[in-house]
Amino acid sequence: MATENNTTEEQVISAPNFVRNIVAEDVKNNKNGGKVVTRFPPEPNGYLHIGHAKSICLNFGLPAESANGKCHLRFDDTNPEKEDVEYSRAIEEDVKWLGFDWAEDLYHASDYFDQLYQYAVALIKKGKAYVCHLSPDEAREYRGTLKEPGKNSPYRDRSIEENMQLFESMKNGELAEGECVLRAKIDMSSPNINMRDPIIYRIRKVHHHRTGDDWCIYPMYDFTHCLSDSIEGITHSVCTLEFEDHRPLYDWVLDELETPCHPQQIEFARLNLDYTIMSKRKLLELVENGYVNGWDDPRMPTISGMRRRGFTPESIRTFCERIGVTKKDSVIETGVLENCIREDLDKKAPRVMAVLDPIKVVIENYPDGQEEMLTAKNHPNDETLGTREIPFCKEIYIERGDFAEEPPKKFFRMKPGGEVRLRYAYIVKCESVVHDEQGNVIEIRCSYDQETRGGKTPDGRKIKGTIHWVSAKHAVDAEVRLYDRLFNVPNPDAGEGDYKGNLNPESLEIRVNCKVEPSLAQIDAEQRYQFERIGYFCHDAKDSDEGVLVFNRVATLRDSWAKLSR
RNA sequence: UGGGGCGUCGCCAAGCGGUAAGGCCCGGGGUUUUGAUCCCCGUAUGCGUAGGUUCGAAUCCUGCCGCCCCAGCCA
Repeated sequence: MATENNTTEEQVISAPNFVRNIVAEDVKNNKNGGKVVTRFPPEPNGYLHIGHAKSICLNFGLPAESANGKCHLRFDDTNPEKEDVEYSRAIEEDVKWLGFDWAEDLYHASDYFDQLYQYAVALIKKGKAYVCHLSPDEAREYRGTLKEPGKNSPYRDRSIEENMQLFESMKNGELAEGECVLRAKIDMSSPNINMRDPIIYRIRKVHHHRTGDDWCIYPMYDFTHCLSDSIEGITHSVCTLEFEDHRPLYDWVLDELETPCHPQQIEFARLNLDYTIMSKRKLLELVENGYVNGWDDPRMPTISGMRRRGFTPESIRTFCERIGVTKKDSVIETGVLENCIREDLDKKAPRVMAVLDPIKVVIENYPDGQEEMLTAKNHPNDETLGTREIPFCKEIYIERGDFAEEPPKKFFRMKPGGEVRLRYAYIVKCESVVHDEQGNVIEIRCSYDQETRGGKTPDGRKIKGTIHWVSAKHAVDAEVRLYDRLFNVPNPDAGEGDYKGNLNPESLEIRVNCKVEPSLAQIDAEQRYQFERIGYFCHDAKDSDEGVLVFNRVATLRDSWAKLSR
């Protein structure tokens, strides 16, 4: 029997990738009792971007595909100087919006500060950690270089008792910030710099957004992350490539200490998108210096920016699935992302008519004062979206670009003496053109064919062009924001010079005199539409107000005419 | 001779010894009241490169070349 799943269930195509393969193999071998526990570990020091979305989809997707799995959301909040609850709030919102659920499993590395301290003490007692009084400059010298081994710190052989005492003093705030640190005792001549007695605790007499003033020493990432993973029973700790060099340290800490479990760290290549940047630091700079209007500026590659721009969670998930997961550095073309949102919105977005650059058309033989309602489909291929009535009268607006006094070859929009179909309305013929003193077209005069109501041609005549329009009398004013790429070079970080020099000055174009059909006068916040023949647009709830309608362009429609006429 | 990674179509990416999937882009055609969508068709004798092993190699071995990451008391 045919199952209804065939028609109702969305096909989630999960292509194999090396991380999935590892996890699947582990489940098959009943490693970790067949459990799959991952975590998404953001530092609350900025907003999430599309690169994080890749990690989120991977980390939440892996356990979702297994019978016995879950993904934790864990804030990696070990550096209070840069972190803030505002970021935590935004991160939670973004993860949820993307469609993922950590259920009960929301944690903070700071939840483990006590345990982490105890682990550090255990390391000292084992003779595997020591308090080092080298200054930052000295420490750098002792560390050696990429090619030369480092030298042992003169404090390396302090007694366990002395280290215990000193570490205690550090914790009690008796020592000054920067005066000393706690280091793991590993190997100063290791070819892997991360193993040259890495710092695991530093003194920072600053307020932590969660633990307040409880601590004046804070653990470093390498010490914190592996232990947090272990404490939470993580089975697969998936991170990006730059941590590959840290894996020996991740494993060292867990091997030296008695911990609940030893998760497997797996590294994958982070996402790069052309014509944008993915560095949190730089994104923060754009926000702080006003190059963009906040983290949720629709031009930003942030989740909140993309949400405001009008991207759907589904389209972002599709994108993350489509680009794959490998260890190869790559740069994805923005076109792939655009295609994902077009695909999704083509299916879902109701169609509507809007004129972004209006020019008036007067239909001379249409009776003065007459009005009529015409029926328009809300979706050309999906009847379930229904129809709506749109008003028509003697004066309408059409797109300035849909008229050409001197039409190029194959131009089948409105031109002098030519016929064109007004979508869902009538076939009209351009009779004359009105100019101003400068010769600009300020009005177009047409005649209409009464027999073609609804755009039909009872005589079977073929009309190549169909253009959109809005009744001048009934039109609603709107502001429409057209976005282009934030940077005008594929890799803004490449080459000499500051990346900000590559900012695209035309990334935002505001159209204030747009005319949209009256059905848009009352709509839901953040509703997405297709403006027929133009593109996909999203209502901007933040800047719209009583009497002010603002739309953001999500993406244009494909335009083979533009391509042809180039 | 510092260490760690990576190199399959313009951009991604499957493949893991049996004779190069797929997506995006691109080109051609069809349907269409969106020059949209949709639907066909086309696009690597080739897998960084040079050798070797094998009946057979993108897949195994060796050398070479190229690219990325690491010297924060950041994550």
